[in-house]
Amino acid sequence: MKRGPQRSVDPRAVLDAALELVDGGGLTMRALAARVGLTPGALYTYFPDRAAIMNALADRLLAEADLGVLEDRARPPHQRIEDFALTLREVLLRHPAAVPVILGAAYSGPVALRVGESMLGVLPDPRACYAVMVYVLGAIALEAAELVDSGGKDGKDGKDGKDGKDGKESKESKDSKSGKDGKSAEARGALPSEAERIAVRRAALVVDPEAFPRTHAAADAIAAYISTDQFRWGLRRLLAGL
Amino acid sequence: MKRGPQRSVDPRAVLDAALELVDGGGLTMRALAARVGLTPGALYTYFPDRAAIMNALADRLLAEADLGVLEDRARPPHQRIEDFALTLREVLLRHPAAVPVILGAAYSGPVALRVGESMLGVLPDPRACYAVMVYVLGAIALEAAELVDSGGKDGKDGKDGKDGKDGKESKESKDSKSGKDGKSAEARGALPSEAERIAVRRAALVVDPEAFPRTHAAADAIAAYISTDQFRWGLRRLLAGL
DNA sequence: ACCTGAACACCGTTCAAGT
DNA sequence: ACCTGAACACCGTTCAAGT
Repeated sequence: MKRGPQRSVDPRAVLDAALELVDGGGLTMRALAARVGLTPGALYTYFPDRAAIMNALADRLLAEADLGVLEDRARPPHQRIEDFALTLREVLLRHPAAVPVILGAAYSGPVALRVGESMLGVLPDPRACYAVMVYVLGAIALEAAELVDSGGKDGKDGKDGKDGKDGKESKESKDSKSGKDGKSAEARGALPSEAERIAVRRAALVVDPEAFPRTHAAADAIAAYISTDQFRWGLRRLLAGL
Repeated sequence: MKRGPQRSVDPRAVLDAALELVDGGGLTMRALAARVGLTPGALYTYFPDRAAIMNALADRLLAEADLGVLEDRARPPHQRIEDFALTLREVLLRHPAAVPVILGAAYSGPVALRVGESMLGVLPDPRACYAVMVYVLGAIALEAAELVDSGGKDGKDGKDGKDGKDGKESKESKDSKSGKDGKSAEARGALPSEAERIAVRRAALVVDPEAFPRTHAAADAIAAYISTDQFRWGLRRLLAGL
């Protein structure tokens, strides 16, 4: 009972490849076509345009978070929210480059509707629901933004420095682009552990103690902004206030 | 005591033009160069790359929010937070297309440092500070995302239709690009009022009452997610929990 | 130092033509 | 219906050459 697929590739395989490319730092119609063995133009038989692919991707990622925990009547309400938020964060932080799209599609997608409906089941006040969504998505977005331009290979943004004083800026680290097969983006693997990322943030956090005394004093806590503990702490505070 | 500017345009004017282009839906090195009367290549004398322009823009916008209210010892602490958050939201929602960049530059910029230092002055616990930042930036990001792809003129996404059946597609509505003055993008003006935007959201919120009973019942409140009242309500709840 | 002109290496999208 | 090949109208960035 196959629904008459006379296409040469499964649409879901296209989405799989697209997600890999997004994770790799650059989704391109041309690269995507090459990945699935098609011509760029043929992709427009599968999706109307690039934005449609991104939206489909956002919905798929949202669907990966376990809605079950949100509806598990065995746990106390606030725990259900917290558990779901933690799994959502985990899923999305595995694909940080896709997070901005999710922010944009937060309301619209079909899965987003289901999540909203479930949340209203545990938090009946819609204002409270939205406050939680704002906190959860805001925290994820902030963390993802940091992951994407520090851990993200060579996407398209400027690298580490911010003024070109050092001198050496071109000619290097630019060779991995010209190939047509585009298989070079698989050295990604596991991103650094939370402890490592906090340590890196701590080391980078050098401020003038005269000009920024409080920031200087709080440097350890600030470095740990991206921690799971901080995420949970803030969420619990918010839930306590609702 | 001019600092020896032998450039033909003020760097701040370049940033002004860049902001206008971002607001208009599409910042392009070529368009920016044309706006300020330069060649694309000449821009690289002012900024190392496009990302640097975006970061400078983010910092400038952050600086527009009134830091004074955050340090006004006359008001109670939570009020200072709330007032600052409201002005920041107002500033950023005037430039929704620039908001994603601000999410990315939230930690790094010099102005961001100052904001953080001031916030620690009123909310001494850094975890509380970050929770507030997460909520405020998250809410702004969610609202901006909706503004940018519903109100955003004709940036680079498909226009109204999505299939080119009408026939007439080239040759027209494309004349405003080749000119060198590029003044065509000033029909922007005032975006719709909050009440109007809520009404539009409410009208678009049609869900199956059987499948999504709670969403259906809460439709009015959901449409008002983007309201200043909702923003303030959630912020107050969070502050209450801290 | 700043700028131009021209190029390089890309993009997303469209479309006649084939099957 | 699906796909190819080729084109169109763009991109950001670099760089020799001029001043």
